[in-house]
Amino acid sequence: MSQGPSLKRTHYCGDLRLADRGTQVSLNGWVKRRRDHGGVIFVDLRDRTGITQVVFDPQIDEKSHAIADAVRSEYVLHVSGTVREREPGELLFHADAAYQTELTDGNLSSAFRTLFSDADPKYALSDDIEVATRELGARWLLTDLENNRTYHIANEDIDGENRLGIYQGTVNPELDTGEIELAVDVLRILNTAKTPPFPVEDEIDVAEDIRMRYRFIDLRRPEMQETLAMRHKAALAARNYMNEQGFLEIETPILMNSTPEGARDVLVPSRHYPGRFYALPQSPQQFKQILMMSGVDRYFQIARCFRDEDTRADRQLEFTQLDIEMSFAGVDDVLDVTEGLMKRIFEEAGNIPVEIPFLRLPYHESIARFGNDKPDTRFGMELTDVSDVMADCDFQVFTRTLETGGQVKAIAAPGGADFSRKDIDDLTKFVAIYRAKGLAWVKVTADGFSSGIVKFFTTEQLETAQARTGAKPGDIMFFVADKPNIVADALGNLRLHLGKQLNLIDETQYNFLWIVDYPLFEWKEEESRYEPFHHLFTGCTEETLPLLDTDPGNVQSQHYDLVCNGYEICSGSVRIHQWDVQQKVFDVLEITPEDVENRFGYFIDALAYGTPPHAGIAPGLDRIVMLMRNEENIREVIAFPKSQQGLCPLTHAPSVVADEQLEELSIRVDADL
RNA sequence: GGGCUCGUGGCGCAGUUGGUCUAGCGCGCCUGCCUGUCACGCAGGAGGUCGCGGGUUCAAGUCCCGUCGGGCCCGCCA
Repeated sequence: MSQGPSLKRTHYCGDLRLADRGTQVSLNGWVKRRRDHGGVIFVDLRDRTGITQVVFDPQIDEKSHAIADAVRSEYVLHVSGTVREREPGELLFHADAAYQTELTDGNLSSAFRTLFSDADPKYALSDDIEVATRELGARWLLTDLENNRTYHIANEDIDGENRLGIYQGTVNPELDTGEIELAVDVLRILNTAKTPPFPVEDEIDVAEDIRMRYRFIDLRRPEMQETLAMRHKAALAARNYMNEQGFLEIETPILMNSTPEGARDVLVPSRHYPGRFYALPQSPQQFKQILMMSGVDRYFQIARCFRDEDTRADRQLEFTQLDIEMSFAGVDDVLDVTEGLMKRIFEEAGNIPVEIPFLRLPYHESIARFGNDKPDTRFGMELTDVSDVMADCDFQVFTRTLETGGQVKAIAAPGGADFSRKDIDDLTKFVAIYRAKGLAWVKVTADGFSSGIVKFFTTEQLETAQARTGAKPGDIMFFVADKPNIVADALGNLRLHLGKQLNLIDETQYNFLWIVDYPLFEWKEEESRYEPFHHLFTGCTEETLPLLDTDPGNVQSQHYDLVCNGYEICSGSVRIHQWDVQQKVFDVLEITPEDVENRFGYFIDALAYGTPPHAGIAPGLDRIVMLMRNEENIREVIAFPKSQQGLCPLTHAPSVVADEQLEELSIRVDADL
């Protein structure tokens, strides 16, 4: 077998700097763009680190120049040559040598500046000027950052007179490698490429399905490479941190038992046991608890999780959790470790400073103030209850709702007094999504209150509402009257909607906070029974433990969520470690002993063999990276995400399988294919 | 399960009340010219039957029904 020529590179495309000038280097990369000037050809060569301009000049190497003629976008090249400083371009004008001192202190006089604009108005200098000394007292590089131009300035001897020659610069201030270029003497086209369906660069305006179909091209784009790298760094930081904290990384099965609770399982048929199925883990919940029972003490895993539910912008069918569990630990222990982990990840991978400890907000307070348990606290506009004042107003929409156990709450939108009829109609439609029957509003103006419904209220009632919402003249107050959960949903989402619309959110901020003191159970009206608020194994506080027998609705769990900028990024709890407590939870949930035995028999059994108190948490890696990258879509931070309908746009999974495969699995498909 | 929305050359879009639409624009692509560009420039050129199916009509990219695909959301997501 013959061995091909060397593919070895000496540098990556983002590596070379002025200090490397004169050296002989080799690069591999993709052609970002080719500019053919007839005599000389420029190619921007790209790899995951950056771009280097490579030059094909017949005077350097005729053969390379000839080959470069055929090069097109996304061709794969190997080039060798000499790194050289980008030389001065055309002479623009000469200036008095006296201006030299201005270059030295980088403070240009208006007289000197005028020379530039006189040469051509397009050379008029901005105030954003940088001067770099290339040779002491002899050569300078002047960069106009605002206009993206550079000038080479050289101290020259013209007819025995000392003058400054001002040349058009060829340095590209937008490139890290912009001060150099590679003069190529060896070019090998390693592969050709069809014209890509979209350009490989940032800020492209292309439909997402096109990007997904050609994900291998999309991922070449610098911002995608940056995301991939950041995700890697986040996982690495997490691994290092967890290791330092004494956690062992342990893998748990991907093929496990189906659990009917919670999300739908992704099922895998068993060949050996016809009619039986494995389930992919929704999370390694039971296994991580069993690891605690197994004396592992501290476990973590970067675990893939599967939930067969409909997707959202921040939800995928499969996603990744940093799964954590620790023995002999209570709430504070887990929160401490997690805070350290978040700080480490955000600072190391995202270069985002994080202040710890994080605030802790009780669940009920979060619902009351923000309408949900994942508040975006980067802006105000908090919900406020005005039920008490509105109880005796003349607005029947409010009073009737209050009489039937409902609630009236309000928020104030800054500047909302300018909202048009249509603006408000749109917002009314918006809250209708959350089943709110209407949206009452009152504008606060310099002359008082303004609205069609002002007549139903006393001035005092509206003034109280104004005081509580903090509305100022020029603002608008919105009211929703309904059942508490609808009020919370509608106003909580309206708050977010307006926060975005009115630009109230500081995108540079990262507001972490814990949501704590969740209830253990939720009463399901329709089925008139309790359901776990989170899952079956969540423990409760010692104080409310007795209520398991008497008043399950008021049992307080030891669950906690970590929220950042309106996203739930971690979720966890202290677990039940006592057999009898676990049994009581099953009782409250009316799970029969038979069911318990069938579904959790092994688990209950294990609990009885000396289970240490333990607690855990599971930070969502995808959402963390999403936050660090300031993305609003989870697909942007997953290399190969699925579409909303669960299709892989690249491989077209899921696919039809051969009849023989189905036969082996004893599966008959009841669907038109 | 449901609501909203998008689908026109490779990409991004325009296409009024159905009638010079014999489907237009920008980018990209191809050919030629050009030795300092970096969104190079100049000249010329190719390329789409309007997601798919059916219907209304003298006439459909345009109206109606269905369907497929993408997206956002409600439900769902312990």
